Amino acid sequence: MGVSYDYMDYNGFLCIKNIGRDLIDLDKTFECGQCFRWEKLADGTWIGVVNNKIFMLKHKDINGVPCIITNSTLEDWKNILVDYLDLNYAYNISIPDSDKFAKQACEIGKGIRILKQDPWETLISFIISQRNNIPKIKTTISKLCNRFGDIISIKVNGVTYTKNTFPSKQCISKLSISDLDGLGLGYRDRYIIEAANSDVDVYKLRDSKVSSEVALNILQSLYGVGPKVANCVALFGLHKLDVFPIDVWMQRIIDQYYNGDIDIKSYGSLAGLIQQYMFYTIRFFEG
DNA sequence: CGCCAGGATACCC
DNA sequence: GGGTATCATGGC
Repeated sequence: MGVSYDYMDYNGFLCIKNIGRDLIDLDKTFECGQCFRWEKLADGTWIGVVNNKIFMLKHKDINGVPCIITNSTLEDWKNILVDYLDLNYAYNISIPDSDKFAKQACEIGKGIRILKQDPWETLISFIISQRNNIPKIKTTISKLCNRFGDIISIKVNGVTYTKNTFPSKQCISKLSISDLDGLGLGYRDRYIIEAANSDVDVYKLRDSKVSSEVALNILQSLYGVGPKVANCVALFGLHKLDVFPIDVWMQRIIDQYYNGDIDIKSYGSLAGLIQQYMFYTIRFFEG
């Protein structure tokens, strides 16, 4: 069940060997709509913040062997990134042959990993996402981090890269609504303030191992968090892979390919992954 | 310019 | 229970 990796040095960087795009496709994983803060540099390197540290990841074929090059130490790769990228195991999906759209989506979306994102960042990010488009969501979250997050930087090959951490719950709990003016949050500003002052602790919720149903109910007790946002937080922040967020794009799929009635239970414990394959398919291949 | 966006809420019947 | 007006903002 467990996946092991081989390593080597590549010009002073950690190189993970034999890790191809079928297992993890960085472009699909970071562009599929589950996260909003990873950035692709001109040379194809992805740069992002995990556990308040800056990490860089890049696909590179070396002598025909698919590899990933990273600035991470081996220790951080094993302790942080493997978990964050959900690389401890391979996804084992079974779709009925009759479900042609889902089977096609699994092929198109192959390589997407469901990230184990920070639950608090995920909650606020998807509160912001409601009734917004993806470019706007990214801009707004970036402004929020730039105003209230801590500045962190790394130096790689003589070049300094600077990012901001995502502002913590404690940080935002000290703010008032007017402190959020100018970020483009619109009516969602008070939802964020309320969440920061709520007793709901999404970290404890993640670690408590409660059922998805219970987690969804607790998340929806937050003001401004309805079924869709709760499902996204559960999937991307609590790693509840059986939930199935339905937004306007997924509803179009359901109406167009499933006559308005989809059998989510037929997708089993990886329904959320299949949902993400479908979302990626309609947003980036047919949309 | 108008339409739409990874929706939720309050209020109606 | 189900249907709908309203909610800010900006990308396109």
